[in-house]
Amino acid sequence: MTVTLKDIAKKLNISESTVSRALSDHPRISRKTKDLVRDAVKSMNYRPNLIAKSLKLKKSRSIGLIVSDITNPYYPEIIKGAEDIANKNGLNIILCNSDYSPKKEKDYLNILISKMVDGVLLTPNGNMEDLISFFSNITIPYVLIDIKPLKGFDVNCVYSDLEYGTYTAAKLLIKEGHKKIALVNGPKTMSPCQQLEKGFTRALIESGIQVNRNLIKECDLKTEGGFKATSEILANKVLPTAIIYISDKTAEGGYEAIGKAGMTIPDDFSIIGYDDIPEAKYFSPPLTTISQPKYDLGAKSMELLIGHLYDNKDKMIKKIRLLPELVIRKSIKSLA
Amino acid sequence: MTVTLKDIAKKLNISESTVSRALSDHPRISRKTKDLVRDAVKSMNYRPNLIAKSLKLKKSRSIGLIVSDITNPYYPEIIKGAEDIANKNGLNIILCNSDYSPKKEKDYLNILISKMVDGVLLTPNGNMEDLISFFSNITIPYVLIDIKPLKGFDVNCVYSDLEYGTYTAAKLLIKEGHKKIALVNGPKTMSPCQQLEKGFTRALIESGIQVNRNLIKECDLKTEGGFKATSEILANKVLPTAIIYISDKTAEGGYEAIGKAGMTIPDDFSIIGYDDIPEAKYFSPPLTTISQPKYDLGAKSMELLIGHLYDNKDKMIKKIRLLPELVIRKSIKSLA
DNA sequence: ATTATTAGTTCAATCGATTGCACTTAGAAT
DNA sequence: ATTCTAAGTGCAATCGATTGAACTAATAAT
Repeated sequence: MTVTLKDIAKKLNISESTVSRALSDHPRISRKTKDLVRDAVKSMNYRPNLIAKSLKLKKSRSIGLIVSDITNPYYPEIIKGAEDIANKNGLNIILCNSDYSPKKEKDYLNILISKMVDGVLLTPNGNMEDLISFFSNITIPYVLIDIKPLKGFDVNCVYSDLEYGTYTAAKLLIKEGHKKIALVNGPKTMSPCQQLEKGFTRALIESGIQVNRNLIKECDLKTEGGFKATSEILANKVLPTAIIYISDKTAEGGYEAIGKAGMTIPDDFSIIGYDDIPEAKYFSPPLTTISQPKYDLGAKSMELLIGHLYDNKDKMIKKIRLLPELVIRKSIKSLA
Repeated sequence: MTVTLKDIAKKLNISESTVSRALSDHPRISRKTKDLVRDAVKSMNYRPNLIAKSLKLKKSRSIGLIVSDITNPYYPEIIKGAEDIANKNGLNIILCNSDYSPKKEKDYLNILISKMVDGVLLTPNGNMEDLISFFSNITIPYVLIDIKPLKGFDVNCVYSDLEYGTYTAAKLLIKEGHKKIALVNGPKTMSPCQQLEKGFTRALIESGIQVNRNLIKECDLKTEGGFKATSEILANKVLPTAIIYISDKTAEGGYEAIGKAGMTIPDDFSIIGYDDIPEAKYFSPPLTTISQPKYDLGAKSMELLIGHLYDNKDKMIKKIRLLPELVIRKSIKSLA
């Protein structure tokens, strides 16, 4: 049925090993034999069996990629970045969707290992300690994507510096003359949210502006959360002139609350979101927001992994920091 | 390093074959032995090597999925649908991005075959004859996604009935009292565009409305194309009261052209798009559009493939038709 | 007591490719 | 003529799991 090395060897009356060596351009095989083999490969429509090769070499040239939710517009760009780099290096990606479930994440990890992937890229969910201890029981190179590395854990990771995002956002607003700036953050128990607040307050303090705790609200991460938090802010005696949101989704809620209160953006409030979801530019007015370096998160993490796998570079644990970028649209106004 | 069947056999002083059979719950292995094996598997942290298994069984339980562009919001839902079904059946997906290139498509196909995938799902690009002849040289089950099947080719496919989309869209407009309806279509050389027009004219004719060729425009598939075609329509002596677009992107161009001409939606024109991209609901006014059954395209095609692969169902070529669905928002007005 | 039966297990070949080592042959060196 | 060298190729083991056929031992049937 399928053509194997053996068939070619038989046809040319040489041994399998010679065919194999001819195909990998071994120096001890004569030009003539190599040509014969090449021709036979073509005419017989031979395709190497990479499964057999993987078994023998203990390298599959496949990389596992586990993402939390492919339908979240956040991830496809990451996948694309990883895929492009993999492709350039002759690697394939086995894609898995963890649905944010740490259990599914581990299940997939087990399968991937059984399928002999050479390494794994992963956007982690749930408890980091669990994950790291899971990895400590197996020996497979891995890189974590998009998490602020926990202190004390030596893991390869590529992350977006969330703090930097809110820092530059606040800085921009200050430059434009804003002094009363509010932050709509997520639950403070979440480590990323702590980062966000840190960047925010650092910018204020650096500019000599006092941090007003009344202007920092927690909310849950959906649109309604943003609506509620914003309504609370609007009920304050002193109103801010600008609001930074933890995500574009919550900013959307902010738009609604402000509209409902009969005020307008950016005249009454300047707004900055986070994420740059595709819809953001269709908000009315189009939302100024902090864009995550999604493509690079995927691309750089794959590069890091490949470096550890196949290259002879130093294999030190690396934590790669990427920077979010401000995308300026129409939702902020200069007071200067 | 890694634990194999052999290691377990050695430890328990039984043969590899017994271990293997115990693991697959073979009836001729005693309860006692099975228990011993299970315990050893746990304590030794054994993971089956699926690569070796694949080689022996000539079944990898991996499915290749080649999509045109993962960053196009059209595809992630398809992938998700396919992934969910695969997951339910203990299958993994090897994801490839063809970048709309028929060459890359074929390259990936070759690699996937070499990696012994059990079957392939594919959103085809370029010439169908080429693709089908490529497949005729290899023997791997495959299902095509999202293409109106060419007559004369016997291929498994799951497609969205484009014609039905424009048909229902036109029907709706007619029901709402519209009689002069324009269609902004893509290049008529493309088979999908022919389908679209067919559904459109069928709806009109069925309702006794004469088809006015001046109200059918071709454009290229980007926003600017929609802008240009709409401008042409607006230059007509008799203006339509409604316009159907081949895609939301081109409808976006229509919004711009109409706005520039000082007219409004839906008061001057009722608009229907096609695709339901995430942005559509943020258009102003939110766009009524024809939504593709994306998740089902992925899910059904995976089901079809699996049926052909592992089940003992009949293996007749099947063409599965899915129906797009109207998502009604604010861009149409009733004249009745 | 002898043979048949069956449960439980082992043997050995196999999937397709790779690779260290051994071998052959031809020409070069002595 | 004999030995040495090197080019070119083949042998056979190996990666880890599966499976038909054969084998052993214990029990049942005659």
